Amino acid sequence: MPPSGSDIRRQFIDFFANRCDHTSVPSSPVIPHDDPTLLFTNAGMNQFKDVFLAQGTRPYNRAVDTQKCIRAGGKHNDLEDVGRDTYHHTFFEMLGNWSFGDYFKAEAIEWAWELFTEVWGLDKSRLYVTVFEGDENDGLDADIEAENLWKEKTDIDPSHITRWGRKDNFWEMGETGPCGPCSEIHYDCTPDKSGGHLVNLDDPNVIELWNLVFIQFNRGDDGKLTPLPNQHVDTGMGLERIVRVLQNKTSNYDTDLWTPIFNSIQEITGANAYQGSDKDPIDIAYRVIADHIRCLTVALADGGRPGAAGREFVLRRILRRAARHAHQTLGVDGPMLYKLVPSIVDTLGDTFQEIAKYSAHIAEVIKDEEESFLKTLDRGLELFDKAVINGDGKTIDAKTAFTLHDTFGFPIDLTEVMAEERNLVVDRDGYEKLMEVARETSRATSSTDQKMQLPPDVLASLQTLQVHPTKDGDKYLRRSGRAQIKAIWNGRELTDIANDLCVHGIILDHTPFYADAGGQVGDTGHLITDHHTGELRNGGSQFNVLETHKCGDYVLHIGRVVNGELRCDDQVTATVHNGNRIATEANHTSTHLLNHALRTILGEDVQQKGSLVDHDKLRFDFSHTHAMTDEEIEFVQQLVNKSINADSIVNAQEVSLEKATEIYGVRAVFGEQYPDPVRVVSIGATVNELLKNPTNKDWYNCSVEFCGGTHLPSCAAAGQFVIIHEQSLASGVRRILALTGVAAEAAYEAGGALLERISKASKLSGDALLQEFNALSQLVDELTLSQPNRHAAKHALTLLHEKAKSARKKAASSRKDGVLEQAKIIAERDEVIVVAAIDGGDKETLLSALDAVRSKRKGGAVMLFTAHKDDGKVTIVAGVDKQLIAKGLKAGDWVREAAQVCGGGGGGRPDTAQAGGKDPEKIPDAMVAARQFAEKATV
RNA sequence: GGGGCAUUAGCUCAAUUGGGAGAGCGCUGCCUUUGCAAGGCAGAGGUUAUCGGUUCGAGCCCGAUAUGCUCCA
Repeated sequence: MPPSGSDIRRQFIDFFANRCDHTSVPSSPVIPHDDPTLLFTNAGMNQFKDVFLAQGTRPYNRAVDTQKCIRAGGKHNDLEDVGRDTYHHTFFEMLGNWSFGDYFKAEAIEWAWELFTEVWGLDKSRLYVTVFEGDENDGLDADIEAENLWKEKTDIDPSHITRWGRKDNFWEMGETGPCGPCSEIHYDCTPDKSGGHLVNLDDPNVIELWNLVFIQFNRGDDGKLTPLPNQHVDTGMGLERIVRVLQNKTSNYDTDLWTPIFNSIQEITGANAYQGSDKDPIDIAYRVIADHIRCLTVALADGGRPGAAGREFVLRRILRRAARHAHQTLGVDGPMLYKLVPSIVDTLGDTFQEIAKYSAHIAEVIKDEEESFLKTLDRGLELFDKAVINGDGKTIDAKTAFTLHDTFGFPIDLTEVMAEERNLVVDRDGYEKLMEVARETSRATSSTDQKMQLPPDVLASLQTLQVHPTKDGDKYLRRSGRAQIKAIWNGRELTDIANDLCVHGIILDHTPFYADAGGQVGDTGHLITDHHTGELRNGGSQFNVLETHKCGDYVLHIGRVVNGELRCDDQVTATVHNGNRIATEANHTSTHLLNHALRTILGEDVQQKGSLVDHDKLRFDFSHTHAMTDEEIEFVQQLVNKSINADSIVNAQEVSLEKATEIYGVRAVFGEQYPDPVRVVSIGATVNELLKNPTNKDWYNCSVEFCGGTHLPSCAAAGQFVIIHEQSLASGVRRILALTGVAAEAAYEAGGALLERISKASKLSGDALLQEFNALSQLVDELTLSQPNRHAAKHALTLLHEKAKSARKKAASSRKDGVLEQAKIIAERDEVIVVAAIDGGDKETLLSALDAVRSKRKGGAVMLFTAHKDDGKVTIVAGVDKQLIAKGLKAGDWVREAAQVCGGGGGGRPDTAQAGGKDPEKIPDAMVAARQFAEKATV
């Protein structure tokens, strides 16, 4: 009975902890929270990087661990190899023992050999060792020291020691920094032990098991190596590989680290059992799915999530690759990957308890993401298949690849994998060109605003002209103030005077205007000069400010002169449009309340993704995986309105970034760079209160944000808050549109009134009901209502619809009865060619009447007319039996002939045709013409 | 902010150059069967997302809107 994967992991750690006096330390998370340069933790040394850089220390100098690693999407990317071979993984465990300035080569080599040969009893004749051969450019000799230690300290066959160059046996952390030679132990799995010559050749049968890195140099900025005062040991052994060897398998996937996952896949999908073939699509799917779900589960447990950019996008791609295999290769209909999470908990949950702890959340996130991709997957696959059939047999065209990406969310690498399965390649160049075009148009059209901007050279000349940055501290305080004009920009150049109707930008020495920033629009208002200009008698010159933007450190007041003229150095009174400003502040303050309420109702996954605040609405984008229910929206509205009704105080203060970040529950936009000191806006407690005890968990109940915008002094002025829309913006991102103040009240009242009217309408019947239903259906779409109200109204309307439908049906069926009654009488006529008019028919009933007549008058030709009273139109239908068609009377021709008389046209098949006209008075003439035409044709 | 795609019965989807909106599953009733599984027969169920335009005639063509999905910025 070979040891299990868990046994092997434990034996490794126990060996170093007990036999060699190492401290056993936990794995760091795979999502590196403090290293933005790194996509995922991809090596055991990541968590000790600071020690090697001499920037940090640990309370121990020998450590042993198993590190969770993900290699996908970054510099080390094994994603492309997963599935097609038997030993690459996106997620794997790296077993390692570490010396921080403690033991060095001798102990590392001796212990490695002891563990391999004595504890685990590996066959010595299968073990090969590599050492560094030296490098002239770096002035380094071969690592004779390590080579000799292997010979002295172990009983390895000396012919199994080989020397290799920098690529294989010299380890560097980056361009500069700690580095050193390494020594690797390889294992020959070939049945006849013939693999010695395959070392380092990427052969699946001769694999590297353990890398011992001896960090002894530092590479400086000049590229030169200097010996380190403290020498370190960093070793890494892939758990999956050593388990494969110790369990005597030919593939990592045949070990007990994987078989439970495979069993689970088989159970859930009902697919054929895993056979271990390299090429079989089903076996590839098993490996891809098992690998990817393992990776995702681990990443999600450490706080990762699928998304649109960076490491989040890598996780999304991994999930979509797996989902596509599950759906296409294994034929599973609904989401299924999430059902595999328990099998990951079974295999890894004991070692990494965060996986077990968060398994429910992980499964939910995976299921959501699967469901959203499944919505486009089928149609994307269909498009792909078409491209294969219509293609040239060698490539997938760029347009298809682009559409798959743009419309159906197939990452390009997924399309490439699918192409490769069919021995095709994707026209990647063409795809990139299309992407570039899309990006260009997106960029070009997104700035159609043509905001007036100061070009860099103008900003520079302003500085040389000694125009100081605009002081805008007053924007929070007063809404008007005295100022001096320092510069005037006419869109092309700096001038001294603004006196025409062109749009100008005015720079003042200081200003109460708020410039567009942080999602809050810039102020509007006016500037009025002190002096009388020219022949104007009443007051000073006036300049209306339509927008306010910040350019560099200058605040640009953009607008037009409406009276007189403005000159540089003029003294002006700058007045902000109070109504707009207050309405905007109400919306901004409500945005903070909304942000906070969303977190309270929906949970921690709500992160702000964008925000727009102007005087008539507020818009808030946030991460959330599903649509909010009406109930959730109601709760959020209630919470916000509660703060408004309580008239909570809004307080703002600048605080050092370090202190501000300590406040419990503070909301900051992820990835945003904040200034230091940062402005903290809090609602429900003053900033001073927060700072007295920043870690108090009560602050979670207050809205606390980093924000440079302007706000109400207290909440009551917002009046009321109503959410009018909640919709999807992008995958995993929702958008809320909301109103405050008068607009919110109007929406609220309109909702109540509409619902009442609908409930009254349910008492109506017949035509009145139909009419009211139509009016109400239109109203629901036209009115500005809160989203829950709109939904409630729509729901009530569908119930009303049921009633209206039966009324309409009754009318229709009685009309139809009347028409058929007439048809019966017409059918009694003893004619071969029947031409008749019917009252009160429409196209449907006329066709039924036609059938009725024809069934009685077999072998004949029938044409029926009806006039519509309401719109003054004519409908004609005609049917001709086979015998007469053979004689040359085709229904299509016939009916067209008749319709032309009534001012219309028509057509159809030889046996049945429809036509229409606009001239009911001509029906008698048309009937005559039709009869003549038919008689002539059938002679 | 700018694109792309989708929307037809409760569900999954069809519908030839624009010419009488269908299928499967599900539902209801009846029949067959001792009962079940199942089978047979019949039936109900549609504002083809909404509004407008073109046309004699629109599920289909055009334009807006709504909702959902998706990508770019």
